[in-house]
Amino acid sequence: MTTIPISPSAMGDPAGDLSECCGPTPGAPKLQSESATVLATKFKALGDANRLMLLATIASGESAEACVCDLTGPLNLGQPTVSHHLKILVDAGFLTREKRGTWSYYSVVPGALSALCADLCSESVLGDLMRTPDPAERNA
Amino acid sequence: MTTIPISPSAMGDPAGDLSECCGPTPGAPKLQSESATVLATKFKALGDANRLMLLATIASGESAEACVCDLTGPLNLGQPTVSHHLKILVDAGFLTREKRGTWSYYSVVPGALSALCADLCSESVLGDLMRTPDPAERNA
DNA sequence: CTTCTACATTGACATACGTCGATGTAGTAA
DNA sequence: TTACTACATCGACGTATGTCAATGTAGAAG
Repeated sequence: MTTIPISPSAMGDPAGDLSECCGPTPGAPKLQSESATVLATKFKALGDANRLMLLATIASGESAEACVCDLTGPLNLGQPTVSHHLKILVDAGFLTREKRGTWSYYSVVPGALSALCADLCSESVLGDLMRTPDPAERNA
Repeated sequence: MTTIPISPSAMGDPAGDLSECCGPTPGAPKLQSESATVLATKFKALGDANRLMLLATIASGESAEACVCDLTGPLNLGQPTVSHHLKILVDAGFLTREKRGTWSYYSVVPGALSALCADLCSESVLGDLMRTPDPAERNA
């Protein structure tokens, strides 16, 4: 690796007066990269229109469960593709799989999405993004 | 295109007794693909650890704004990469850009994330996934 | 046993994504 | 003007992602 980060606070600026760009100097990111990776994985699982429709379709059932053959038709996707997306949603914690006989029934994990929102609210500084229901509050 | 969807309800099953797989028959997905695409775009913008840390870093400033040179150092990313991620976050509606002099100051859009969660709650059937105690008292 | 069904997994492909170096574009300062 | 700074954009590269045809696996029915 020959990547040398720019490191603005370590550049020997010839004149100390014009380097006023960085004022408060946030420094190291408050959100640890480990937590960010976990969060990003969940968001990435939701970052596909077909997966969102899979979630919606499964949740639309009265028992909030569906097998694969229920999902290939409405989404107009092949069976391997649906299985792939379902696996991603299961790995992300949004769905659970239960085999009954020959069929695999997928059901939604009740608090998964709200927990994700709660994580977004509580994850250190990102919580500041969540308050202020209307954009007319923070004058400070 | 030679893709022929399996169409479970249209398969001529030789015996009508073992095709009990599809019970409630969710049918067409309740979440329209248009809304799903918009939602997926926003989730996709959040589906990267570096972009989440960019959001957190910007929000950590007392004025909730930062210029690019503030962000290349802490995230250990090149300046073009940071600009690219910031553009994605701006396009998704999570950040705004304001040019003051030579610098571009990025600030968070106050209600963007909570609006995304609200969309998740209200988007047709996906709201059933959210009915857990905490974060929103969304009355009808 | 064999055969069928429902689903998972594999392999392959095209596309999208993340990253960086190089270059372009404003703005500031002399 | 020239020179420098902060940032955006372009081009390229490697990798990840979405999709499907083909194949594998496990249960049910005969």
